[in-house]
Amino acid sequence: MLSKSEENYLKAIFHLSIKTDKGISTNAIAQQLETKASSVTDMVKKLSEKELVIYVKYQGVTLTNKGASIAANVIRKHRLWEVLLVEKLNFNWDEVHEVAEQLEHIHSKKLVNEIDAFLGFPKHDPHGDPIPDKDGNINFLEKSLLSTIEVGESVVCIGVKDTSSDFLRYLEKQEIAL
Amino acid sequence: MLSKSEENYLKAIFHLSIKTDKGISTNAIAQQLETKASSVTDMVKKLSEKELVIYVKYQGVTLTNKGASIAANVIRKHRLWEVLLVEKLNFNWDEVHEVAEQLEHIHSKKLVNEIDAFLGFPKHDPHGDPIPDKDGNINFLEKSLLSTIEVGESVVCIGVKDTSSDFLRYLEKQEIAL
DNA sequence: TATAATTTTTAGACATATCTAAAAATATTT
DNA sequence: AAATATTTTTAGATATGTCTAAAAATTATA
Repeated sequence: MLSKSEENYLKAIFHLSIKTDKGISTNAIAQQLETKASSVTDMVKKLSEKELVIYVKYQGVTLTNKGASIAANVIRKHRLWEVLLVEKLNFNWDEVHEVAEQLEHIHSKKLVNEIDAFLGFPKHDPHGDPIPDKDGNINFLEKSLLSTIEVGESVVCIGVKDTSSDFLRYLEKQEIAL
Repeated sequence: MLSKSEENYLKAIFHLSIKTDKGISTNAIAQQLETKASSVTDMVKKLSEKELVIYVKYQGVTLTNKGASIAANVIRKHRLWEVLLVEKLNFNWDEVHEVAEQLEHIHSKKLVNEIDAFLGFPKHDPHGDPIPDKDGNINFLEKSLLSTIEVGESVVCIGVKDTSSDFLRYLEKQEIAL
C-alpha cells in the first residue's frame, strides 16, 4: 500500500508527463508539489526501487506502466469525488479541489466503483477533465485554448486549464460554463 | 489541524470513557489501538500539551471539553460515512468499518454537514449507534444486552455491541436486523 | 572550450510516530 | 509490611518524509 506522499509524487509525474515524452526533471516535480529538489530526489529513488518509475541520475524520471496505472487511479478517484461533491453535495466547482485532494487517497476499490455507478459513470469531472476508467485508460480529447480562437468564431467550452477559485468565479461572472 | 494518529487516540479515549468516570489507563488505550504502552505515554503527553487531555503520570488520562468535542466530531464523521456507504453505495453493514476508519479523518466541515443533510439527518449509524450532532452532543439511550432478556420476552433490537463482520453475518443468518 | 550559472545529488539534521528494553512507580500477594 | 507482580515511564533506536547547505554534474554563456 502506497503512502499519500508516494501517490502524490506519481500523480505529479503523471500530469507533467502529458506535455512531454522526455524524463521529468527533479525541479519540475519539486515545483508542482511545492517541495524541495532534494526531497524529490529521495522520493524518486524510493519509487524507483518499487519499480513505479524509471530513474537515471540527473536525467529525470518516467513512469513505468505500474506507476502510470496507480497515478491514473488516483486521478480517477480525485475526479469522481469532485463529481460527487458537485452533483450530490452542493459544492461549487471552485470548492472541490482541496477536499478531493484528501479523498483521492482513500483506499477502497469497492467505494470508487460504487461512486462511479452512483453517479452514472461520468466521463468528465466538473472542470471538464476526463475521468480515467477502471483500467487507467484516459481519454485525452483535443482542445484549443480560448486565447487561440478568432474573434467572432463560435465554440463550445468543454474544460478549463486554470482551476483556481479566482478564475472559476471569474468565468461564472462572464456566464461561461461547460 | 490534528494528525490522524492524534484523532485516533482521542477517539479511543472517548470510547473508553463511556464506561467509567475514572482516568483511562495507558494499557487500556494501548489495547484499544493495538499499540504499545510506551507509544501511548508519548502521545498522551503531546495531547496534554495541546490541552486535549488531562494527564497525570501513572494516573491515566481524561478528555478536556476540547478533546471530547474533537473526538465526538470524529465519531460523528465515522458514523455519517457509514450511513452513506450503506444507504447510498450498496455497502453491507459488515463492510463499512475499515473504509469509515479512513474517511473519518477527512477535514471539511462543509462535507460532513452536506452529507448529514443528504442523508436526511440520520440519528443512528447502521449498527444502531447514535450519531453526535454538530456540537458533539451524543444521545446515550439506554439499551439492554440480549443476553439479559428472559426467554419469551419480546424486544426490539436497536443496536449491536460487536461490529465484527463475523458477528454481523451471524445476525443476518438469524434474520436479526435493527 | 573554458567559465559561469543552473540543476541535481549527497550528507547530515529534524519532526512524527512507532518500537524494545530497562528503570521507576504502583498494585497485589503473602 | 515486605516481597512480588504489574503497570507505566524513560531512554535510546528505527522508519518516513522533510529540510538546509555543500558538493557534484549538467547546461548555458562568453
